[in-house]
Amino acid sequence: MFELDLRSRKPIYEQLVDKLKQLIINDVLKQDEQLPSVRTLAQQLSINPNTIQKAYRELETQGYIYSVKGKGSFVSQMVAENNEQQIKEAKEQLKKQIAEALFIGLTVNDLKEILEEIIGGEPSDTSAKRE
Amino acid sequence: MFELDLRSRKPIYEQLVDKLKQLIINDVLKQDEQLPSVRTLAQQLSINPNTIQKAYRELETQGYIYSVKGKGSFVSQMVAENNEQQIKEAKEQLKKQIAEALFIGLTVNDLKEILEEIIGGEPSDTSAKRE
DNA sequence: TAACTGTACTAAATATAATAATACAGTTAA
DNA sequence: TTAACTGTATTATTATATTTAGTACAGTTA
Repeated sequence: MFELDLRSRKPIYEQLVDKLKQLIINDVLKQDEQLPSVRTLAQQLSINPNTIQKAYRELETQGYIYSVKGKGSFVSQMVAENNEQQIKEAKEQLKKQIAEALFIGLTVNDLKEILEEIIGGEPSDTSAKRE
Repeated sequence: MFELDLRSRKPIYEQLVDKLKQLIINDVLKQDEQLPSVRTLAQQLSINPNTIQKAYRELETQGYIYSVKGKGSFVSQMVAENNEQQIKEAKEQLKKQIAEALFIGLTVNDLKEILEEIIGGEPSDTSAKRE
């Protein structure tokens, strides 16, 4: 499914969270699609099931997946209405990140290109609203 | 100077690195300005000097400050030419971050506003080049 | 010289991450 | 109903990372 860097200073469960997020965001894992069970994935990645569980719990907390005892864990649909706080934080973090990027040498053009690149692949929701 | 969250899961030295970076990026700490000594800052923040040292060493590695034995630690000027790898990584991370932001509910308009807001405050370097 | 600076090092304490083993409850299909 | 799956919880143990503590040394400055 993907690979982990066991020697990274970044904890395994965090790597898992990040990678699974990416798969969900990029629609590789579709809405309501079932994730591998904690035991299966643990075996595939040669790590402990508890570590998978920790990652799944975090993803559930952040609203990316939902789990049903006895059935499995599934990709949930993101509901923007629930996430005012998350959105606020994401904005703040993005500002910092962009400022840092400019500082280390990215040009405004670089930024515009990145934005174009991403928006090009997105359904144009310029008119989208959050109340 | 700033505050730390000693109860955060994020290590203190990482918090220090992030906060000092922000101060440098936002020009609160000017070029060649002297940072507080490791002992002074440690006392101010009620933490161990070694922790400050670790943060300073990291900032030096990343090119944000330079240290001179016997004199002190100072804000360095960022030289984009040295940072091709950093720039590449920053771009990648920015892409992921933006994709995630859109996923959790930010609109393209939100992004454009953020960009405008930051570019507004920046010296317009749209024409800047890296060879 | 005295009082600063950064830097290095070892040791100990603390916190976090990861593993291991087990157990229990809900689901599903044979 | 049973067997084999699911998620979830718990406890204990090990490993790793972080932080503190104490000390030392070399360069700078007034």
